[in-house]
Amino acid sequence: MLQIPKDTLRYYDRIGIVSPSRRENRYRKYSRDDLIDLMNIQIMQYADFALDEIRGRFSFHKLDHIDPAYCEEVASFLDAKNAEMRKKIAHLEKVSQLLHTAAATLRDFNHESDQRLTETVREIYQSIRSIEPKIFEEVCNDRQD
Amino acid sequence: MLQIPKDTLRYYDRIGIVSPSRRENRYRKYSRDDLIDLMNIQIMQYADFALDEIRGRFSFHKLDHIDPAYCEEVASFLDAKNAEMRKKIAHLEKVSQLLHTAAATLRDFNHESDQRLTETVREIYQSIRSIEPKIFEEVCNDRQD
DNA sequence: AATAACATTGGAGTAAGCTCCAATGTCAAG
DNA sequence: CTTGACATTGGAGCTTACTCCAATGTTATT
Repeated sequence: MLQIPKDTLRYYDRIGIVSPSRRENRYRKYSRDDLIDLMNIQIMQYADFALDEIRGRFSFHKLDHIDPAYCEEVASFLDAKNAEMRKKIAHLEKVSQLLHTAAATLRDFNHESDQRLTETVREIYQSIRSIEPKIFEEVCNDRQD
Repeated sequence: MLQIPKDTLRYYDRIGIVSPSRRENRYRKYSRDDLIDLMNIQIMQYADFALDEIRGRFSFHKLDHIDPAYCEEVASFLDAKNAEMRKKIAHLEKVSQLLHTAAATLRDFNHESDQRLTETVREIYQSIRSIEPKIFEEVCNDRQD
């Protein structure tokens, strides 16, 4: 139904991420709530969440009668994850820019486009890892070694 | 210098991604160009490129005297990757929205916020995998099984 | 009752990207 | 010339998220 392979569903059951109930014959029976969990998992995976992070935290339907403390805990986790995602999105924007500039440079090489490329790379690199600009200069200028 | 572990550098050499020259004693000697390659690799990895995709394609410094056909090929590859990235960024934007809505819902549960959450999930899910809306309705409404 | 087409399980294998280890080589300092 | 701190290599091991397999159980159909 959700186009998730059987083996993957069994795997999820094994590692305790989605554990459907069983019929008398021990066949797995997926409830509506299980399906919703699986959809949430697909979404979270697309957003680069590890299964381990997802485990147990996205079964919202289980939060009918709620422990507010636990809710706040999960909410904080979501906030943290969101901050992380905003950061990642900003980086990917820059990388997208880089790909654009790089393609343009490849198609029409000249000093200007090359300059722009170098500048974009420098920017991205410094934002990925807060590196001392010194090192970048070194790498870009040292001809020896 | 770039904070890449030794073993990782050796691994890259092994799989032919960055192959530094050697001194007479067979010790690896990383040139400025090698460092630039490594920086490009770090950037591309952050953008979810596989090492296999990166291999050979980002050694721009080797493109001094250029085969225009090869340039165009690489440029097309970059364009394709960029299109893919734009798509991914759009998705991540939606997921970020979802996280925000989910956190809000957890903190202050009411019909309105729950409604918004369901709507956001539906949107994302349908854009991740072009699924027939029918299935979503089924999952959301069927109370049995 | 026999067969096909499903399900179950434990356990092994895969791919990517490292990460670690043991055996050995190189080299500078004491 | 020995010691220690590096380097080299091949090869094994790790993690994540599956993916496949063989042996066996269940169910529906002929």
